[in-house]
Amino acid sequence: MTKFRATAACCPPAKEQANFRPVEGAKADQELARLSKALGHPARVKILRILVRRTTCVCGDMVDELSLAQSTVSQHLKVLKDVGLIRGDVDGPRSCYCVEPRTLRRLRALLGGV
Amino acid sequence: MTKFRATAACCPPAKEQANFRPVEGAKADQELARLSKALGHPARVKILRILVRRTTCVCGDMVDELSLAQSTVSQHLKVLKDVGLIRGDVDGPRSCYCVEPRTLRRLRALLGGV
DNA sequence: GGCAGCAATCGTTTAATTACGATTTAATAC
DNA sequence: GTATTAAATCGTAATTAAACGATTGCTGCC
Repeated sequence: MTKFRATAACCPPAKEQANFRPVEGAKADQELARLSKALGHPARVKILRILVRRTTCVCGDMVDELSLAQSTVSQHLKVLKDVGLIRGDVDGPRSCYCVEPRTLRRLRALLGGV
Repeated sequence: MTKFRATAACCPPAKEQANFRPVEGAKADQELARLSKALGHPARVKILRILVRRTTCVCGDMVDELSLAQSTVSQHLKVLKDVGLIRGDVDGPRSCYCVEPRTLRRLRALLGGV
């Protein structure tokens, strides 16, 4: 069972700001491919979905939700984090993750620009 | 240079029809992951973009646009075709590809449902 | 200080992707 | 018929991804 409780909400609301980067061209292709690839695994889709659903940040009890080893989940989290789709803050002894809504929006915009 | 000309437009306009499959749940995760993965390479993003841009179908002269070997391009086309993002009709000696707008819309819907 | 819990990292194995050249298949042109 | 062109498929090498168990690194409790 969990022994350490979350002490504070991580993930302060990101400042809204428009994104003016282009949605087509070689750079955009790279970017869209990179983001898509990160979503290219059902476990990572599920992780993202879980994080979007809760306003408060969820910690690594995602291991319970996904039936995967802890190290594997950690690896998937890293993939999502590396492309900026999620953010992770250390909150005491646990790690606390949350979506990065701006990146998700960016992905939608890029897909819209195809 | 090209010797064989396209004789007819392939890709008849697909019949519009709403898609009522769910945008969340395990099945949707699989589906979104599958489609995202197919888009997870810049060459395939570019292919899709090229096909979306032209109303008339383009054939394998994509080999010229992408700087990749013919066999590699053919492989990428297959990946996109396998997930239903594009369609390929044989048109005389050449192959003619086009987007499958329904699948693209489905991808956008799935991403919207995250 | 030492102990316990959570999560990242390491090391390894297996599987899938990517890329290419070479070959095969299919269709037109002569 | 044969030659030519387009594109798929085959075979292969190199890279990357996915999964796990084991280890390490922190943090907070006693």
